[in-house]
Amino acid sequence: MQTNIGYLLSDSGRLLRRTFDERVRSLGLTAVQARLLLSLEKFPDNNQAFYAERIEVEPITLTRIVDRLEETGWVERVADPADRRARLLHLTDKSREIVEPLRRIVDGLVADMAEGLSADERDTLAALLEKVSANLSADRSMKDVANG
Amino acid sequence: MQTNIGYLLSDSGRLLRRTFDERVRSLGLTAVQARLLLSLEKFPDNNQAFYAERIEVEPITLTRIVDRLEETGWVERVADPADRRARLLHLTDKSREIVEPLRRIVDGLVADMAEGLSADERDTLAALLEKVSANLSADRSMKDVANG
DNA sequence: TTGCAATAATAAGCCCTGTTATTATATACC
DNA sequence: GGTATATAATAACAGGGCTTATTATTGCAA
Repeated sequence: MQTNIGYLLSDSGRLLRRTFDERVRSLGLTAVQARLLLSLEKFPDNNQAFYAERIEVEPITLTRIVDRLEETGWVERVADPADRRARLLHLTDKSREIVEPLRRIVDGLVADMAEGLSADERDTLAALLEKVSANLSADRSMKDVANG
Repeated sequence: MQTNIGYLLSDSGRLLRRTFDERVRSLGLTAVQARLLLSLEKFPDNNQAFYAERIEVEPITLTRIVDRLEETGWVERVADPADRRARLLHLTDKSREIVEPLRRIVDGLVADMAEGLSADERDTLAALLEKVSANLSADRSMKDVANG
């Protein structure tokens, strides 16, 4: 087959990410910044390590994302009264206003990508992707065991 | 639904890319470097603009990828006799040896990700992903029209 | 033939990401 | 109480990506 399943998944995933990136850019955000803000709204008042885990980046990466968001007033770091090592993250008034438009972008994107697919087809796609994810995750955790 | 189709596609795509990256790293290559070498072998003797298009990065990005690959002797730039602006890219003896292992990695990865899926399920997944890709591509080209 | 738009490659500047290492603090165990 | 281990955040360094702008060169068109 010309376009195999691996390239297809890789390409459609990239296409989705790129489209998301373009759309949130209209709000002045990058993709990962948008993901962090959504996560901040859904699970408020946690430390940076928590959000790094949520949005699946390394802690150091999150540090720099937060650096930039703090500079431009989208989030604030607050000392954790219970752990002097940690900083809790908070939305600001500025960013609280943007969460709603952000969610509309997410919903719109999912609607657009799945246009023309029946409910059954969506379910099938979801199930197959879950299976693929499980296969790939299994590989990775096997490797973790081998290394540690 | 908890895990919607957008997150699933995004996650499985990222997982696939990350796994690919880890496996080719065993050959001393990054993911995008590996993709370029495979492309170089399949469509030899073209200029940088051509390969940028093939692996879907901007020309400036390809420039720097080639910078690093040239430094470590994986590719070489050759002046194009027909166009003094352009440089053609060539595999080297060193990189020609690695194309075969690289292809085995690609095949192995696709096999692993699709493990446990029947032939029918693979076809279904491919068809649905093609549909999703088409939807997303349509959105992007619409935007291009609007902007240009 | 001149003059201008398109093309090939690259530079500068920014953001995202990871690996490895460091500092400060917390916690668990002896 | 004191030591060892783990955790939170960050720094340094490197690869990769994009947007915008610049320099050569090409090719078409007046």
